[in-house]
Amino acid sequence: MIMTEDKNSIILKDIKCLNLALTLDCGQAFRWEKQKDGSWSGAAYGKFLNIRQNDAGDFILKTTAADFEKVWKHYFDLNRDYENICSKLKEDSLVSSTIDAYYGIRILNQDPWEALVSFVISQQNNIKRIKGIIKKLCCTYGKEICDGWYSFPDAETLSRLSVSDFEALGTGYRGKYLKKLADDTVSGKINLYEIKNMPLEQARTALLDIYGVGIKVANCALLFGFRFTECFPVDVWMKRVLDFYPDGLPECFKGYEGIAQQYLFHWARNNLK
DNA sequence: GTCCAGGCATGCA
DNA sequence: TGCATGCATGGA
Repeated sequence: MIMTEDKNSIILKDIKCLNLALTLDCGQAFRWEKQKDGSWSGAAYGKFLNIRQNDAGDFILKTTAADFEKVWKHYFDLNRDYENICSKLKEDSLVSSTIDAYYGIRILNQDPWEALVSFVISQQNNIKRIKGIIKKLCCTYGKEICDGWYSFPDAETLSRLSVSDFEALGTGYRGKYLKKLADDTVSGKINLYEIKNMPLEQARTALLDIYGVGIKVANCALLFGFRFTECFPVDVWMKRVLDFYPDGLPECFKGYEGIAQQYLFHWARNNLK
């Protein structure tokens, strides 16, 4: 990766394995929107970003070098060797063909709080609705960080809402989960910073202890918000995929089950049922 | 009208 | 430990 600064933007050359549409719109993050010019706009960690890829394959990020170093380099996990990981995963024939078809999916490093709240909302829900609910949540209770773009509201802010305030966003029966999650985070009963520093099994146990968080939501939060790439969330789509692995997951997934999972998830949504 | 979606809590055996 | 059931909402 080579980073150069331009006026109001930075340019990244020589980035391997990053397809913006596949990565930003594959159901791991819910706040990215494709713009009319083909670029993508979104927000994370309280910062707005617009990103696009030019004809030469370089990425143009409308941000400062400081914010790139502080937020986006880690968010896009640019120090991880995805080429190497993908070639290992391709020892499995199904994943091999899905990586060929959808090369460039990365697992983003999202903020733990945002990931956890988002995946509590996601349960028994579809991606289009999830995005709508989260957009409304941010626009109503986030801070404006750039015209029309809002931060993801913090626990303090959300703890001031009532269950019916959450329900008014369209969260349905998940409103009571969100209310308690926000309250318990503010009180310190839930400490995501501590969980982030725990080993996997301990972190998973802590998440499963949260009202409204089961194994699927816990694994999504761990994979997308807590950097545990070995987590393998199984939802209704992945249950269909598992029929192709009657003997369990292949050895070549080891350590990167979550990355294999995201390719298979995308494949399943496009090809099964 | 029915079925479904990045499921979970609850009750019961 | 495992299984059945109810749950909000909106699009297909």
